[in-house]
Amino acid sequence: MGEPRIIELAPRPLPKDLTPNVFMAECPTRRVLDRVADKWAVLILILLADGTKRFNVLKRMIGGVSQKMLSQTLKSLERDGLVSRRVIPTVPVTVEYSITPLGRTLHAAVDPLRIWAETHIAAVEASQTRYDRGMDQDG
Amino acid sequence: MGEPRIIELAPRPLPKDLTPNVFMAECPTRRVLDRVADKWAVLILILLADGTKRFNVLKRMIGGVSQKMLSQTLKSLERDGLVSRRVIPTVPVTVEYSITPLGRTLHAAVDPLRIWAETHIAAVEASQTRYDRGMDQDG
DNA sequence: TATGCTAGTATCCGATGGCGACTAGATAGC
DNA sequence: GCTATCTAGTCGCCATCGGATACTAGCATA
Repeated sequence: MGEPRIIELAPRPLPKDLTPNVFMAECPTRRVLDRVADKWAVLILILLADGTKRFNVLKRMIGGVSQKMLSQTLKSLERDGLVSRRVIPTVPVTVEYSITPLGRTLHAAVDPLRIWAETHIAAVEASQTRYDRGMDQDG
Repeated sequence: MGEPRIIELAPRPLPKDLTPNVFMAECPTRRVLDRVADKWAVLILILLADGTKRFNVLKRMIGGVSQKMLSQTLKSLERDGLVSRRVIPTVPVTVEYSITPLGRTLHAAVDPLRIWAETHIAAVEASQTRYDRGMDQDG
């Protein structure tokens, strides 16, 4: 095996106003898509868009989420500026999570997904049944 | 440990027109959301919405996708009725993937996500920098 | 004969996610 | 006083998931 030759395909530097492109593995928008394309993040965002909520309230509202994933997801949503966290010094201490204005713009983009899932579920399930039948018998 | 008593909480059968609810762990829409909230599925859907493409073309267009994930994701998208697969008996055999009408409705719901990622990337990165600085020093 | 093309599958291994136990500080009950 | 409980998490263990690499099959080319 000879050493693979790295061939420079871009003779000129990239244009200054280079548009973000999710299809490039290294593009920052890919990381954003990664974050957005996350079940728990989507559900949290939808719930918080409806109003500020405490940790355990979210936990109870989101069926099947683990504490680890909830706290992890909230932390990265906060880091991304989509959710804000407010500690209230009661006893025991309570923590309130709210959606930020930026988060609200994302919610607007994400909510159609929930709508889609809820409206097209029947079509998807029908297709799955058809597909699985075709696997056993001859298609 | 006494046997846990299962208490029937629904004395009457659930209403017929029970609305799907993504927040219930067992709701079929949750599985759909799970599928949709997938980086690769989103990218494939966006590419196929622009026109039919072969396996290796998709592979080349989607930076960083492995063959395993590409074939796996295409298979489940096909099962869900979102993309269709056509084998063309050339030599070597080629396989064409196209978006279905159902897939096109999902694409309409998913594309805003890409738009959002591409327009708000700067705000997200700024927030991340702010957050990470706040972790080192005192917030 | 060896290599490349096509569209995958098989296998190994590190990363990710889920589960349950555990933390802290104050309060309620025995 | 001692234990249980509430809050919002963290920690460790383990199963599954995702990625990298190697391999398949049939034909064309060097």
